Amino acid sequence: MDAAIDLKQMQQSAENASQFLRSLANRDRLMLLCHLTRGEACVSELEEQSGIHQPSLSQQLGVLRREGLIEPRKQGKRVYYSIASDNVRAMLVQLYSMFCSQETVTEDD
Amino acid sequence: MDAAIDLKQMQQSAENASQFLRSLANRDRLMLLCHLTRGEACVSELEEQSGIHQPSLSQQLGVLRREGLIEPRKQGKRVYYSIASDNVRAMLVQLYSMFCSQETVTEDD
DNA sequence: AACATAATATATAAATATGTATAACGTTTG
DNA sequence: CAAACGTTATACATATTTATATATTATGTT
Repeated sequence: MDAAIDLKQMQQSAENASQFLRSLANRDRLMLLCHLTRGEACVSELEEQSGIHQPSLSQQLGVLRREGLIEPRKQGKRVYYSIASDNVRAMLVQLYSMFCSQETVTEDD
Repeated sequence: MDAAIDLKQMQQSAENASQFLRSLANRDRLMLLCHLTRGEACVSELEEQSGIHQPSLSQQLGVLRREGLIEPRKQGKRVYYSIASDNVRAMLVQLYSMFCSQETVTEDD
């Protein structure tokens, strides 16, 4: 039954990986994470940089927070978010090289 | 307007990246890709290995094909699929190291 | 303490996208 | 033509996204 056990384990790993990918697989969340690679930022800063409306922003941050991709640090009225793991950072580096390097750029205005 | 152009470009890159991630962000598709890292395979082989019903399988393969992650090669009645780009391979390697290495394994039966 | 304001979070509902099962449809080969 | 291998269409269920409204928490003022 080794093969069956392996299959189960593979399925579990694939399930975990796909959940991680789903948390990343959104334009706005990617942009937020991208901003956060430069260091922590509070919600209102992120709102200004990204142009996302505050409630939507808070919801996307909530997704990333619950999935453990970012971490909050509360200071007074403000909440500062930062990237929570090297896995996330590694993935962002990978994506950057695939989609944000010169070869990939398409000008159209 | 440099910042605005950059924002637009960032949004476009993020959109592309998120679309790529969405194609990956599914347990079954990940497992199929994982099998394909060992070399090309035809649909019925994939069906056997994955336990996914054939029409569902064909639809998932369709997603991967249309997004350019895999490539078909027809031979007689059979269609052999293979991984289409190094980007995909790189991403799978990354995911493997995150979710399929020893540290990540959790036994429970 | 009572109230106002600022920063962020949550709830809800409508719109859209994704997943999945079943049935029907093409192709290739014998 | 029939059998084998895949694909596409349809219908339905579920998940994700997005907007609007409302709640929470901290701070400042009187």
